[in-house]
Amino acid sequence: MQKKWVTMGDVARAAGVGKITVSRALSTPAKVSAATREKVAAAVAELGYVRDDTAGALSSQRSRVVGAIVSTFDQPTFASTIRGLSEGLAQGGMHLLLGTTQYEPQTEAELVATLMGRRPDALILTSSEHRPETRALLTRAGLPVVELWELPDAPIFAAVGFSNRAAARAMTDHLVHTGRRAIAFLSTDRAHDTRAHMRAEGYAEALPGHAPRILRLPPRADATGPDYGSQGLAQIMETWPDTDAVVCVSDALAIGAFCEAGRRSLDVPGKLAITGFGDVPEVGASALGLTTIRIDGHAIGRKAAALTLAATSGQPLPERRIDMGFSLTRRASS
Amino acid sequence: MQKKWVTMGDVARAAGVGKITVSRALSTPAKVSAATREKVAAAVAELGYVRDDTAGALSSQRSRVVGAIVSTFDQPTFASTIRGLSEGLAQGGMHLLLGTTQYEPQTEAELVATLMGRRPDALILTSSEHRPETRALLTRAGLPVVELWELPDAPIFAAVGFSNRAAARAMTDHLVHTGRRAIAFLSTDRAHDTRAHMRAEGYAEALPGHAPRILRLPPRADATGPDYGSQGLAQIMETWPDTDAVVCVSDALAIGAFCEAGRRSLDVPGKLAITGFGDVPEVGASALGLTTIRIDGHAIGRKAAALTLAATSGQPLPERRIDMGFSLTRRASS
DNA sequence: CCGACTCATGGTATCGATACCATTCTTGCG
DNA sequence: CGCAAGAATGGTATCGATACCATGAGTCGG
Repeated sequence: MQKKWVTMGDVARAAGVGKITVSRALSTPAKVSAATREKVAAAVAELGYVRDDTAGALSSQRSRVVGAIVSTFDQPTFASTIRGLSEGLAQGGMHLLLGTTQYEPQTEAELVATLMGRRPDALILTSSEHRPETRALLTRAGLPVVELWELPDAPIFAAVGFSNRAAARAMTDHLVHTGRRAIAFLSTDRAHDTRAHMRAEGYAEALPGHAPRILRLPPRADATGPDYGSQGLAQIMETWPDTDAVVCVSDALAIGAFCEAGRRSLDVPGKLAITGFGDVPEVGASALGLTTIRIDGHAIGRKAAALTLAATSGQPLPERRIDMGFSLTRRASS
Repeated sequence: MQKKWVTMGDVARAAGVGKITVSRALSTPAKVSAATREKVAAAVAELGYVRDDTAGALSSQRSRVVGAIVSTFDQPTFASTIRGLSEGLAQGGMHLLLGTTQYEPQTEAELVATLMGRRPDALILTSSEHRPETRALLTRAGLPVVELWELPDAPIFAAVGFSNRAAARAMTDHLVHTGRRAIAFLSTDRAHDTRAHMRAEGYAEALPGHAPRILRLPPRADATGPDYGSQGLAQIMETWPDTDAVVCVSDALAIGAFCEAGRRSLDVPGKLAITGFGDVPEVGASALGLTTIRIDGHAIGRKAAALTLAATSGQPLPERRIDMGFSLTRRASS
């Protein structure tokens, strides 16, 4: 193989010093005299040298890489979490290695395995349901693992999120208190979307004594959030014609439901209240006047990054379950 | 340092073979007899072994990592591009290392340098404006570099995108042909957002002989897309009261403008047409009836992944500038 | 003036894998 | 039966950095 990259040895020769001195000049400049520091800097600039951090990771046993596994990119809220993570980790000199599971535990298991192959210093998971073999792999490695967007009772290592159950419950309570009598819940039906399941439970808890009206639509490859919302509302009004409120599991579904209500000339909020979940500014929830649960995805990402940096630098963590809360934003749709 | 990870040597000992045989059993199973293959598999399972791919990268000089640098996560369309990339690369056994520049060339330069430190097999950039030192670093390394979302005349290596200029021009033409006389253009004012600049140029080209009405709002830390849209429309109607159409540089701005129009009781599309750019289903442009330019961000990501896989496996590329096109979706707002 | 100490620097082993070459053992064919 | 070809396996050097220990020069206090 022909020589492709400039190495530390090349720089050392050009600067007339030992390569270990080059290493120090780059990592811990304080330990090197000003004169050599400058010689090294000149050689680096002249040769266009970029240190090979993977080799450094091998010998120092610290990769400065964090693996992140998210369920999906389709919910735009996750994008802001990734952004927060990426920003926060960059400040600590760490990089983000990314993968998506599409809510498949099998995919998650494979991704965890391939990401571990890169020897990350920590892992971030947006899910708290894991296969036994995944858990085994994670605990065996002894890595800091931060679970996001949920608050499991016993996190593997730490968790940053909020109670999906409490949030859905709060939303349903709000509808009950504003006089709604026949409240339905609309969701996509992914077996391993625990966040959606917790929200459905929160909804049901707020309606003791009532028969819950839960519609779960099977996922289709060609459908996007709003498609499920439209189709779902149609199906709900057919099954339970007296429904006067629909709690949607996400803003995307609520947006679709909103459109369908328009097509059916159902007055919102007069005849029907519609609520969402997420509230990312860029997504038109506010423009449409959608009542929704606001989650600060960016803050979750930043907090997770801070936790990760603390854990990898050996600091003790004050807390393992960090509740970032949620807030109910009431707008015109309820 | 205490021993943390199981190594290939441990597996070899447990299986009673040489470690090179373990390597072959995992990478090229065909070169190993069925009996040893099973012994190795058993040892791997028993010890919970995960191969260290960074060490492998060091000796094979192929990291199977692709670095991606995006301008921002705030435009949800980028999220779908990242999704396409991540999916496509995963199929080729490659991983995605991510960073964001926030439209700062300085940040881009730093990110390119730190990402190169991880010795990626390729780089993906969502921008085609680069600092001279960044270009030098990139060409010196001889890496495949794929630029996304634009179509520069001379890509560093390859580009997958569409003509922002042609798209904005098509939108403006549409407005002219539907009888609009006083068309304004609304954008945020980021010096290095070349996509926005190209769109402004396309807009101006479609109005020969007219004085273009371009409003650029300075970016603020606390503002999101819709905020600029609202504020921008207010300012436009004040500066040019007879404006009867606004071409917004993104859907997020259009959504904000839409709200502001409602607050001012400006009839859309009667008195004022509003158009956007992007059209991600989850964002609700369709629900609001927004006329917009549809870009298939996911397809751009997939295509870029395919190109990257081809380039890293040494295949010749049939094309270096791939135009993924755009389509104008007319809805109620124009 | 000398021992103890700090500061700057270098040498060598090591991290965990793969590349390359060598070796052994089969197998087929003249 | 003998030899060449090929399959399976192993040994050793190597990738490019850092860790650890050693060394030599200069400084300070007794």
